[in-house]
Amino acid sequence: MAKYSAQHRVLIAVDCIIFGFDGAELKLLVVQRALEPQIGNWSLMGGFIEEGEDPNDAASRVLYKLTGLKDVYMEQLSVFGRPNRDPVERTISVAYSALINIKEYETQLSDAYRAEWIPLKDVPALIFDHDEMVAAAKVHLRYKAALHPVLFELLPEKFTIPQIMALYEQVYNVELDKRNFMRKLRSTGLLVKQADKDKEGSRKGAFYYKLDQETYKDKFSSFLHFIPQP
Amino acid sequence: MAKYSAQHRVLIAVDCIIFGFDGAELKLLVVQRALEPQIGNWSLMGGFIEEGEDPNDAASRVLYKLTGLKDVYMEQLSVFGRPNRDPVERTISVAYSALINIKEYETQLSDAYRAEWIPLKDVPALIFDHDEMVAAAKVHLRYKAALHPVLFELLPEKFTIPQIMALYEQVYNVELDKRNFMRKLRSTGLLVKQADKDKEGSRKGAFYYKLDQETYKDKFSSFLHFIPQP
DNA sequence: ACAAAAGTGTTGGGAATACACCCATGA
DNA sequence: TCATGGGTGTATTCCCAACACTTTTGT
Repeated sequence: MAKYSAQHRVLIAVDCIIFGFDGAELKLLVVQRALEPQIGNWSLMGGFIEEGEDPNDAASRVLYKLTGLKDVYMEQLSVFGRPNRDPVERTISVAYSALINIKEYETQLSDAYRAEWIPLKDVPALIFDHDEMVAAAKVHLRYKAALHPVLFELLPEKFTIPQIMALYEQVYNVELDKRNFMRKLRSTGLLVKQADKDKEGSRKGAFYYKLDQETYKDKFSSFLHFIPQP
Repeated sequence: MAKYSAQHRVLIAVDCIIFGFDGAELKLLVVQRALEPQIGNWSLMGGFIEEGEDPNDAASRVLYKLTGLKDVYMEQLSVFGRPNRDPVERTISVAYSALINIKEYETQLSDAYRAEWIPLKDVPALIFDHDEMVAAAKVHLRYKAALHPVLFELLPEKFTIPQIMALYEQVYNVELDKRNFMRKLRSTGLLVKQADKDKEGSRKGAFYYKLDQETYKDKFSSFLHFIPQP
C-alpha cells in the first residue's frame, strides 16, 4: 500500500530514568554521553528506536545494555517532543521510569558507559531536557507510590522495615512515624517476617522481611494510603 | 552540525480521546476516517505531527480543527508504537485525552469530519489500536478523577449536583449515595450555589452551582477522595 | 553502663458510611 | 393529589495521627 507520502518523519528516542535504592539512599543512574554534542556530559541512558521495534522494547533493550538486567519494573512516563530539544536534529523522546534495587545487581556498569549511581539530591545538571524528565519521573513516582506498593520494586528480596521507611521518607521528603508506618505496612499483609536479622544498621539488628508475592499481585492495583495527609 | 545519520525516522501521529458530557450521559467523540486504509470506519480524531511542531501543540491543533475549541483540558496519555499498528507505514502515535462539556459547545461538527458523540457504552469497534487507547483513557480518567476534581472540566459553567453525581457514577460505574456525595462535595469548598434552578430533570428543579475558580486551582493538585472504598 | 537503633500500644478526633424521611412542583 | 426527583440529618464505625517507653546488643 502507498505510504503517507506528504508527511515528514522524525527520530524517536527512548530515555530511561532509572531509580535505585541501596538500602540507605535513593539514587539515579546516569551516564556520560558517548556522542556529540555534549559528549562526556551527564545524561540519562537512552537510545534510538530501531526499525520495527516497539518503544517499550527499545527501553528494555537500552536498560539491558546498561545494566544487564531484564524484567525490571518499568513504566512509560511521557513524551518529550519540544522541537529543538536536541540541537542536532529533531528527535522525539519517550521517557521511561525504571526501579531497581542496587544491591542485588552487582555487575560493573561504569566501564562500558561510564555510568554512575548518584544520590538523587546530588544529581548534576543533565543534557537537553533530561532534567525535566527526572523531575517528571519524581512526580510520577510520588503519585504512583502514594497509591500502589511500587516502592518494593526498589528493595532486595530481603529487606528491613527501617529500610522501607527510609525509602518512603526520601521519596516524599518527609519524616514518618515508625509506629504508624509499621502498623499500616503490616495491615497490608504484604510482609512475611523472616527469622534472621540485618545487623548492619544497628547493634540490635532489624528483622528481615520478604514480600508476599501473592498478596503483592492482588493488592498492586488496589489503592493504598501510605503517606499521611496533612 | 551533522545529523544522526545512521538512524531511521518514523511518522508521528497524535490521537485524541475526547470525552464529553451532556448533563446526562458520558460520551466519546469519534470520526469517520477520511483516508485509506479503512476509510469511512470509526476512528479517533488524529493527525500527523508537522515539521517543527510540538506534539502537545499538534494535539491541540487536531482538537481545534475538529471542534473549534481552544484551551480545552487535555493530557498526554501515552505512546502507542507497536510496529504494525498502522498497516500502511510505521507510525508511532501519542494519545491525548481531552475533556469537553458538550452543551457549551454547540457548533456543527459532523459535517466536515463526520464526527459524532457516541455514548461511551455504545462505542463501536475503532480502527487500528484505537480501542486500546480508549480503554487506557478510561483507566486514566478513573485514576485521575479519584484524586483530583478533574471531572468538572466536563461540566458547563453552571451545573447541578445530580449532574455531577451522574457523571461520577458513569465514570466509575457505581451507584453513589446522594447524601454522602453531597456532603463530600460541599466540604471541598469548590461549589458556589446559584439562585436559579435547572428545571429540566425534574419538577422540583435542581439548584445550579458554579465552580469556585480560586479554590479549584488551589485544590486541583491536593488529593481528594470522591469514590468510596469498598 | 551506655549509646543507638528496633520495636511495641493506647487513645482521641475526624472522616466515612449507612440509612429514611420531607420538600417542591407539574401534570 | 400524586408521582418524581431534589434535598436534608444523625448515629456508628473505623481509620488515622499523636504520642513515650522498653528492648537488644556491641563497644
